[in-house]
Amino acid sequence: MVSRAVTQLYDDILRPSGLRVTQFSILAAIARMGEANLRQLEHPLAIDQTTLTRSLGLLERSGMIERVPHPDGRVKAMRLTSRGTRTLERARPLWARAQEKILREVGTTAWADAQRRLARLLSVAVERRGRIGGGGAYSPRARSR
Amino acid sequence: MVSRAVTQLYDDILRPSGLRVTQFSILAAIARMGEANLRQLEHPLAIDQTTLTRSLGLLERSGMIERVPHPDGRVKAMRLTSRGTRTLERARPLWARAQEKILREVGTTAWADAQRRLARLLSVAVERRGRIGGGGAYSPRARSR
DNA sequence: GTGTGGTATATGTGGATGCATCTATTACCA
DNA sequence: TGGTAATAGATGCATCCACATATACCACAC
Repeated sequence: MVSRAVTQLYDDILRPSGLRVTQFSILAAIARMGEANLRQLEHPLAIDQTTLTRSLGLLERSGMIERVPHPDGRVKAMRLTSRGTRTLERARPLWARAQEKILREVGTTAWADAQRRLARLLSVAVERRGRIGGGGAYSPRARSR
Repeated sequence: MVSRAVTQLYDDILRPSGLRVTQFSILAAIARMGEANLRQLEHPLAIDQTTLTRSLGLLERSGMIERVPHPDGRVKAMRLTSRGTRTLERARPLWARAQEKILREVGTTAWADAQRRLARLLSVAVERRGRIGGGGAYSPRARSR
């Protein structure tokens, strides 16, 4: 419930920029890294690779990012276009406003604290899955092939 | 990012029950209320009415809930079937396990605190939109009709 | 009875999400 | 050098999500 509400608050405030919060975070991550491929984005953003494939496709079609040639033919490295950079910079203050709104409501220290702890939780959660071959009783998958 | 991770943790743990966390929360809400229609679920769950329409349709098709006759022909009142009740009860301990995992990681008081504050944020966020006719500089919509 | 406005829900559209699985390409080793 | 394993992405599918808008139904005035 909270996750829906918070996501929506971000999307709502970002609307004038034309970006969804997901797209914003992808653009920001690529900008930070200079250029990036799917694998590099998957963990820091905690977005599934298959979702990234489509989101990057979307951003590419809308001219925000472009492909960078890469020696390894499998790798799809992307970087911002000038249009993407402009859009991102226009969106940053909006994002900051949403952030500020949440901080005001939740309290700065509580937020920082929660963020730190949740980051840890996230790493636990991600490890639980991942290629480590799932543990324990459930682990539904087994890859026939 | 956190929202994706937490949602997924819940979904992951709930998987054996066949319910997504959204479906679980809808079933639990209906169970709590005895029976409910879309409007009654929209605010407490912070799920958009259009999403609820389809989610309820899904739960209905899978035999978890059933329609209750209602004098007002517009109202789609729903209640749990016995199958829905069984499924929900089987899912509860799983949900509790996810909850406990998060609590352990985030800390009980911090969690309660965050929850209370985020609930307030949520009400603020919802009011901002809602039929109140949006305030402030943006308010992109205007409903032509 | 009929029009009118309001309320409850449904539908069209487009993106976001993740699982299972597939394809393409590279790496590695006999 | 040939074959196989490993890796990077892409695709099919089902759900979730919300905005804009349409439809169904009700109540009330006339």
